[in-house]
Amino acid sequence: MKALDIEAVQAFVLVADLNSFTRAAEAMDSTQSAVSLKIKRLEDGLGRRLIERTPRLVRLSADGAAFLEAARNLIVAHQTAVGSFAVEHRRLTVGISHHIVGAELAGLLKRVNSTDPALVVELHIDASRDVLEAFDGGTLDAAIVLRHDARRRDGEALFSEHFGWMAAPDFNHRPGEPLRLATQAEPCSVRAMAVGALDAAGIAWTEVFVGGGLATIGAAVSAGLAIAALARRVAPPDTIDLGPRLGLPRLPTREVMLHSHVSDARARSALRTLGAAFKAAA
Amino acid sequence: MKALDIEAVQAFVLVADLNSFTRAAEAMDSTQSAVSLKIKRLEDGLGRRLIERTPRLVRLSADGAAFLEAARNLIVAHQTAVGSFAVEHRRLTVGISHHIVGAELAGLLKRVNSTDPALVVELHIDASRDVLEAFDGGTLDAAIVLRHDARRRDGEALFSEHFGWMAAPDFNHRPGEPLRLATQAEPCSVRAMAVGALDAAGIAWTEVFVGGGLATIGAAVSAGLAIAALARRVAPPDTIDLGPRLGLPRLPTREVMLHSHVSDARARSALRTLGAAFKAAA
DNA sequence: CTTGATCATTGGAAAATGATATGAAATAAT
DNA sequence: ATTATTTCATATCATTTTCCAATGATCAAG
Repeated sequence: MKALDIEAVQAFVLVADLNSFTRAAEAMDSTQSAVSLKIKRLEDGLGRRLIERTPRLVRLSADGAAFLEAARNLIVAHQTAVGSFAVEHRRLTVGISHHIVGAELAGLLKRVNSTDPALVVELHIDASRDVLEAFDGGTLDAAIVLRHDARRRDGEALFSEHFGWMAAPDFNHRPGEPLRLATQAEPCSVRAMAVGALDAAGIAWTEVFVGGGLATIGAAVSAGLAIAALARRVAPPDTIDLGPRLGLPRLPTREVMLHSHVSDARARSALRTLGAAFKAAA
Repeated sequence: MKALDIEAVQAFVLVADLNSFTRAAEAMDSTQSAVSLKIKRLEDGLGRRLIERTPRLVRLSADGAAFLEAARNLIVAHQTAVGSFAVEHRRLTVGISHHIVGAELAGLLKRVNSTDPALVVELHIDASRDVLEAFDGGTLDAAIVLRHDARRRDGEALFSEHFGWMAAPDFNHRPGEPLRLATQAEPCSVRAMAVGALDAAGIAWTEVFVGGGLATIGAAVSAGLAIAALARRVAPPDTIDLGPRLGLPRLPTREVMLHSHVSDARARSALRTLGAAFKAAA
């Protein structure tokens, strides 16, 4: 009976979570082929197929689902063992722009935590600009924000965020009246983008709701109170993009950037996991 | 941060338990040099010395002791993961001659169990002859007994058992009177060996205690009631070998043999662990 | 002083590993 | 339809890792 390869088990758990070999490879700072081989060897060693996969679909097999819990426990035990000599808990301070944080955040955090239980992740949700300021000021180890300034060269693009004019399906806009808008409080780059687009198109608007975070704006939009420029990914599920129907200007697609000046290998690995998880959720 | 090698961690735990690289190697069906290298790599990876070792002494360092618990947990998690698909619990039925079972048995069993939690070990303690009969009859998967018949070619010698005429230090033998003997019930090869040696030397004897297992004989001997031919390894600590002082015949040294017809790899591994643990305790 | 037991080390052979490039399959876009 | 794209599988080959066998070193016991 051969011993399991911890990295292979880690790869399996990541693939199960991310439903993608490629993402799992990114999270492990490895390559897709390596992950593919590792999983294959793991399966051969166990004599079971753990993951059903085609280029289009990746999902657990029944055996894989049965193995997953033990696999997670093994990874936790491994991380604990590795962390036996960590005198103090490492801390990773990450700022995230509130435009891109949706309901999936809890799951992502849990995932990062299970990858490295000894690492404390401290999250700050704030406006893009404040997050970037704190990052440049050294308060934050990493920042995940919308690309703000095309000239800025640092950072890595995680994925593209698509914005829409999200509103309840029965949102009623009477032509002639100014568009009833829900926005985040200033300073907010998405707000600037939205009103800029409206002004350029010569469309009148009025702010009827200034929210304090995504949840409040989402509630206002869901309730049919207003329309808002939101990332589709994080908009409430009972809203739709009314932009085309109302003849509103197209909102640009913007990239989500990961900035970091993390030196520690473990923190870097956790960041990779977070980034990959974001991508998979997108 | 590199992933730990499960086999290396297993080697570490075994070395910690057996206080010997060589024994640990036997238990893993590996070589001493492989264990030495694995431990070295493990230490390099963790950046700590886990085991203080000289050719004369093997013991945990402070860091090693701190790491041990996490290491054990990791091994258990690993075995659980590996055993995820074991439909039924494997069972290993072992017979052990009661001459060679001392107080250390509980510890040995625990050790075997932690090496493979999914394996049920069923122990039968009985007279050598009965154990061997059951083994030959197929009732037992393995048998650990004193070498009984030099012609028998199967089995592996674990170590040599040294017998002595064990008695309480104040045991009083009046010359002229027959030697007061405590023995196991028939059939018992050690009893046969003892009375055979006495008869050959022309020493009169009488059975004053016929025990049912080592514990009862040990108690009789400890109490000064009688003298008994016992393996030194398992004799009560408050007894000594009175053979030389009383001019009794030397008892032969006999090898402890491990017989098995186990095909299953996991059961075989558990047997190796048990054998190595016996050796280390000897 | 020799012997025996034990752990460390070395040198070369074997095995495992993984990155690159390519293939295959399935879908989406034109 | 055809092309492009995405994604997982695989072949090749170079690198790294691992292990065994032999030897060395150390120390205690006879």
